[in-house]
Amino acid sequence: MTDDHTSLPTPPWWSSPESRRAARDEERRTRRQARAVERAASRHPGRPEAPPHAPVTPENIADAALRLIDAQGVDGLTVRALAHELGVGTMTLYWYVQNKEEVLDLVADRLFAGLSFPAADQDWRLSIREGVHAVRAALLRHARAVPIMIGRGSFGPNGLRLIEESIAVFRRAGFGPSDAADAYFTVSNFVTGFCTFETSALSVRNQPDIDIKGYAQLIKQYIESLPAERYPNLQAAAPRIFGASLDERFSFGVDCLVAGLEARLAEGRTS
Amino acid sequence: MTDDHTSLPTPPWWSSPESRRAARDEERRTRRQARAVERAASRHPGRPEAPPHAPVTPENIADAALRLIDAQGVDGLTVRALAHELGVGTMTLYWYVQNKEEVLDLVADRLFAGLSFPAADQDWRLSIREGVHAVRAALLRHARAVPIMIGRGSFGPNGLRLIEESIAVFRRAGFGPSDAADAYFTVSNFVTGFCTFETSALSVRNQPDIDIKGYAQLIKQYIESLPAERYPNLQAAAPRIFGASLDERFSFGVDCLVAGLEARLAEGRTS
DNA sequence: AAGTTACTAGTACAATGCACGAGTGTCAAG
DNA sequence: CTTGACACTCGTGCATTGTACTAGTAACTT
Repeated sequence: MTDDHTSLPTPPWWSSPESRRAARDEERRTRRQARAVERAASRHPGRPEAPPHAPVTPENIADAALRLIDAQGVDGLTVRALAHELGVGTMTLYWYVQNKEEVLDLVADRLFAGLSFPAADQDWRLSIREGVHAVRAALLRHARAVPIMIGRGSFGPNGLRLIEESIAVFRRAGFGPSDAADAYFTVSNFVTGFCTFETSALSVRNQPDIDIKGYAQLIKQYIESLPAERYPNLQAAAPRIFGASLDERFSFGVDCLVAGLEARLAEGRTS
Repeated sequence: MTDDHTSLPTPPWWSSPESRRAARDEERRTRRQARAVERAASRHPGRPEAPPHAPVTPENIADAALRLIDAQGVDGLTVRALAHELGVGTMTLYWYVQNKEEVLDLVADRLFAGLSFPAADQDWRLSIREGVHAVRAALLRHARAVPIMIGRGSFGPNGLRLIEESIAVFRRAGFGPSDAADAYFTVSNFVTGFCTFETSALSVRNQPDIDIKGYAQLIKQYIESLPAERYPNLQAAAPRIFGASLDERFSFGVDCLVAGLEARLAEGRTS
């Protein structure tokens, strides 16, 4: 696994200006991350120092956090609970992480672990379609964690790799550097927007006993209870909006975007 | 103003199953909202009962909340601060609102107050373009409140009106009921996704001293500090992604979507 | 006169993020 | 062998949060 956190520089937004401990602790953290990984690797027995818990690596922190979120929702991710899940004391966590914000950043990036855009020599439209469907599947796998990733963005190793690869696909398709960037962003924004709505039942409205379809059903009933003379078009579209499969609607949007990009490519103006 | 909350039914997700007070309080609230508005209208002097504060209507609550959010970010919106801003005691607020969640719902809908999709007899592509640009402008006006609206959705009077009108535009353009619904959703998801990213500097990362461009600059520097051999395409695209105007990139996405929808319309398959 | 309604607000409580500082054991230098 | 720096752990405590509970007051109805 080459995509680890230790080989990346620290994002500038991690150091908040009001904490002067940040700089000092910063040095510690970068070193300890390397140590933690190395210690996990060289786990030779005979060392009596080995604590009973797994090493507290960024990946393990994110995975533990995701376990809590999947089970109890975003509110279930407290510092205390996370430390307990990792098998360490509450404040121990603050040795590995500057604050809770950093935990959320780790989670946001961890969502995209293992994903990659197929940059093979196939049709770029197929690559994009496959890629975004995989991204959506990954997000739905941890539906309740989606709002954490949204807005925050994932600029960790996994997120960056995904951006890199998708831009590569667009470049290979014939888009110029600028248009490739814009194309990536347009697709990305659509996907995040779609998945945000799609998972809002489980994430924002924190209702564990309801699934995505159940929430859509709830909205549909609400729409149908509205005064018909005021929202005629909305009511006519209600069965489609909140009744039909979300997969179909996602495909509609993706196809629409790809078609639009294709038209732009055909026009030849690929700055 | 016909688009008030009192003339709409109560969304089903407002009544959480574990609170049995909900049903009883529900009756109260619907009535008191009407009363509050009416009292605000018939403010004839001589009534000694008039308290020194403005009436606590849903609109005033949302506006006060938005004032706090604009000034101090999402974290600044506490129940205590909101009550103080409205000039009432802390717990008084709970007479007008079931819980903080409901305040957030009010805020989410209030963002779209005054907006409307021009359903005139002009080109539908122009209507859509104008509409989404207006929506984006409205969201940027309260950039730090955007994540509240995201995911939660706004199914209050303002949000519903916007959905209704935009679907109407698509229907008039020739889309069938199903495709019109899908078209609305695709566009909507893109816009929310875009604005989410765009405002993340001010909302998620809570940095009041930095504006949107400053945050993009920050990310750009971070990207450029990455190992070049690992992210060649990303670095080549960095000046465009995080340097250029966001207005241009928004237009790119909108144009792309409109082109894709147009292609679908031209094909004639408008179920 | 008495009760109901509409509304206000103080107190109290559990849960939260996290600052602080006092502890561990390990290892290198003196 | 001693000493002290270092890497790491964690219990206690505090300020802040949402909100349940309770006790009110003034106007209106009966």
